[in-house]
Amino acid sequence: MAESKKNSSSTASKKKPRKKGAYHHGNLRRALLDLALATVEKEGPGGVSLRAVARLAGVSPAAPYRHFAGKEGLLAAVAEEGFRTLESKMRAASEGAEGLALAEFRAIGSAYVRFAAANSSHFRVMFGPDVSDKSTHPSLKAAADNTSQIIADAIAKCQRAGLEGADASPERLFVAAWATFHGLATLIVDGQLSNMVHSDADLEKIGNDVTDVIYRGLSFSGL
Amino acid sequence: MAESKKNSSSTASKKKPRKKGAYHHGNLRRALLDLALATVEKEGPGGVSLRAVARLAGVSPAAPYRHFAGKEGLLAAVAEEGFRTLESKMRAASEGAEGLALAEFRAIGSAYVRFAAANSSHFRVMFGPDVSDKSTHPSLKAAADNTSQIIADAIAKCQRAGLEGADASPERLFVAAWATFHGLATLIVDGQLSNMVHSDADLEKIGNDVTDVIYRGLSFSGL
DNA sequence: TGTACATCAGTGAACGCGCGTTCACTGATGTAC
DNA sequence: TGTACATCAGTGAACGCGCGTTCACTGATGTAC
Repeated sequence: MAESKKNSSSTASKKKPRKKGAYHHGNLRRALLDLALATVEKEGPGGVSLRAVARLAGVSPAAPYRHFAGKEGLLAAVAEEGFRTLESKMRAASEGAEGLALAEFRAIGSAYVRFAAANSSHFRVMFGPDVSDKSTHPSLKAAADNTSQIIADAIAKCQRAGLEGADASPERLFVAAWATFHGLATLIVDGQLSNMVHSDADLEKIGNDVTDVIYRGLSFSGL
Repeated sequence: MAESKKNSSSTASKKKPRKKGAYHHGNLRRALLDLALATVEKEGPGGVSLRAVARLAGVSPAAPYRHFAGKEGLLAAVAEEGFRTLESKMRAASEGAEGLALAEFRAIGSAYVRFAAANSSHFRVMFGPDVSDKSTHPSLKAAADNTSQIIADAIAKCQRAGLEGADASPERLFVAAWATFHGLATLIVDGQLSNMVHSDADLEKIGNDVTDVIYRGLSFSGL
């Protein structure tokens, strides 16, 4: 459930090795993103302050303004990064299903839930109220739209595969599916299942259970 | 989707009519709760400040301390009120189903989603990160537990009614069901379905769709 | 290879602000006699 | 019915704090010649 730290210093030193304590940080942008995520993990998205993040990075309060348009810019960048990661995970999962519509759908849902569990800080910023007005951040909006399009596409594919029925509009199926994935993800991220999920295996199992229910619900509901 | 204001002044004047501009407010506690809810509606739970709420109530910054143990106490009270309301709505819905296990389950899910849409501010505080540590607020914890117990009971009843199967534990069904209800509720409250839900009728329809999917998914999944 | 210089990423002090909470206090209320 | 008094719900000033953002600045970097 913890946010991984894969990006922080390795990426920084890959391009240009720099001395410690140098005037220039080397990769302040990435460091600020990582520290923001760490703060979200500890205190929630509301606990993020630009000054505190700068302090943690060992940098003056004004330094972040070289990389982000203020506090909301930082959070928007975190959210955007999250959407991009989620998108690529879902695409990968979808491709692993070898073109079978329902299997694809299942894989996508499972990836969504796994992403939330493994990147809970990203997830909370992505869907939290702190960058709610996505229209002020066009590239964030685009990333979010791309992501939800994947689910919509998977549903449409199921329908094309001959599973559609009388009163089933793609939108309504989309909502049903998304609500389920998102609901489970939210419960996990908020720790409300902590008494039921103790290991990654438990997580996988619950994810599969829930995906199965919605999967069968869709298959049998006359679609 | 707006929070109702049924409580504010009518309740205040019911017990004891008081002059306007009186030194004593009359029902400051209720007024503070309502103003907190109004603030949540406008700016989200993070936007609530004790001073601002007091200001809106026309009262000094210290006055709220007569009624709540600080800011978190106010938010905890809001959350608790929400859980109590939700609980009673779900009970009422459940009783309307005349004892039929699956119908009861369906009614409860629908009530959950309708509550979220009609009381979005309560909902956001109830499940937001601002009063996350429920253990410091025992009566809040109790109210929350009572509420989720209703869903668990409904599931258990479905199982007793002969719908259980090989590998279906009550916990896992509970999670699947709750995730779905909660997911839809969350999407609605966060306004992420605003392009699909334009009226109460739409809302009702989507709620039923989703409940149907999970309902059939549970019935047919070999339980 | 050496040097002048433009560019860039940082500094650190300062601004005004609203916040949560505390304190000693005072005005209103209602009850006991 | 009238009055003394305890209780309660407010006041308003003050505290220390951390915040987001701005500003003129300076040290490091890398490129053109």
